[in-house]
Amino acid sequence: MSCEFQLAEELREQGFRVTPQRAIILETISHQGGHLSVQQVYNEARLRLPGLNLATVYRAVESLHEAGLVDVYSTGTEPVRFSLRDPDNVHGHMICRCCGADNKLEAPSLHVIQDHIQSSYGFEVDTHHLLLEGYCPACLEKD
Amino acid sequence: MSCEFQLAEELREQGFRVTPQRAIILETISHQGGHLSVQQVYNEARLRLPGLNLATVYRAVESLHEAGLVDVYSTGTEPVRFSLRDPDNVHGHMICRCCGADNKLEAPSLHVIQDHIQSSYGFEVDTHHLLLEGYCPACLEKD
DNA sequence: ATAGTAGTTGCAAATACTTGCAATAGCAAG
DNA sequence: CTTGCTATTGCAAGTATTTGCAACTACTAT
Repeated sequence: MSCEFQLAEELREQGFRVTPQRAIILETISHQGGHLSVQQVYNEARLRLPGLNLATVYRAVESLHEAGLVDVYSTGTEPVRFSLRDPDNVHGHMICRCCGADNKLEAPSLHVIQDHIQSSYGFEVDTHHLLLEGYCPACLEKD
Repeated sequence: MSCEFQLAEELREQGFRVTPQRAIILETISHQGGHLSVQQVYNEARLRLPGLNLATVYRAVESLHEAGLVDVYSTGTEPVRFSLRDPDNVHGHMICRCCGADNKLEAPSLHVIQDHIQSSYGFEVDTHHLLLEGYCPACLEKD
């Protein structure tokens, strides 16, 4: 049973249909690794499925995101990027508004935030998509 | 000395030029209040400055944001919205991924997060633009 | 007051993304 | 295996936002 098969099964269990488009998009994201843009996935996946439409990639990514298979993140200034969700490497991002640096936010910190918000408001923060903006140590020093 | 004059002065002190476009856009945001879209500001401001271009509104909002006069927030699914920064009402947003509800995140919680991140990473979270995504109590109950 | 130098603007074109709709095709039930 | 319901797709058009560039103008320093 391949890794892709498991992913497809997971998708089906979440109530989504497993179409060739979604399967190939999922495999592409899985094989490429890292944070991909819609265009990158589109270019790559279209080699194997020539009729593939860009709108389909956008919708597929949204579905995969809803199914919890893919993490999406957007800094607001750049095109949206996303990656296969890796349960062993949950992390957030701290983006410096000054230099644009993207620092990794480790899981323990995510849980501090999640726990605090949970106990204060009963709201469950999704730790798979946390993005904080502000100023990195280097830029703070430069002032 | 009017309120708008002070805002313009603040803009200049931040190293930005005070152009008629920026002044009118700032006044418009200030008078309208609430969370405005680029289109709303464009429509309103153009009444007073007919040649105004939409791209200029986008760039002006970005400048006003950099100058710390305007807060911007974007849920990723809707067009960007923004408002005049109000130092007496600093707050964040908790967006429910299920029902879309936008719950207010109070200042004390913002500081808990800011302090934690500051002491762990030396990164200074900008509390004026915090947006958390997750699931609200009502949707958690529905499961 | 005047001139010089960037920062800004308007325009038009490019990019990024979304949506409506008819045709297609997964999947569940028989 | 066949049928039917409905989610999903491709297409085309629409909306949202960004960018390059030449003309313009707010501010700085004379």
